[in-house]
Amino acid sequence: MNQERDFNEKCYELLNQIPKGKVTTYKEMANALGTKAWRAVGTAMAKNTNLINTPCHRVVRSDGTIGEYALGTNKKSELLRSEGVEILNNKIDNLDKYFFRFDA
DNA sequence: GCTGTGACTTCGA
DNA sequence: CTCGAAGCCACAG
Repeated sequence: MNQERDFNEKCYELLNQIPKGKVTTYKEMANALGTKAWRAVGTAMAKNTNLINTPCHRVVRSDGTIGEYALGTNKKSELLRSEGVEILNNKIDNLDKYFFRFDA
């Protein structure tokens, strides 16, 4: 049963690569993981085993919307805003500007 | 813009 | 242990 943890760990690693003031999308993460399960990524984060070690609030939807958050969408937007990301109506103002790509 | 379907994992019974 | 349902989504109709 290490595979399930492996999946989550990969997600955590990706999140760790994201600097402050930057955000990424679930699709990009899944792509980096080599899968199409954006849902699984979110689900794994939602069930959350490492919320403290995993800033899932830096992950947003492809549309630039914040999406949902275990602690609340408003909390997520608040956190992102606190990092320097401008949030408009629970949406990233300039996603392309704050979007972080997994170069490696 | 909303609804339905697709893909993958985790949780519950 | 196996089956079924849900989930922080994305894409197409």
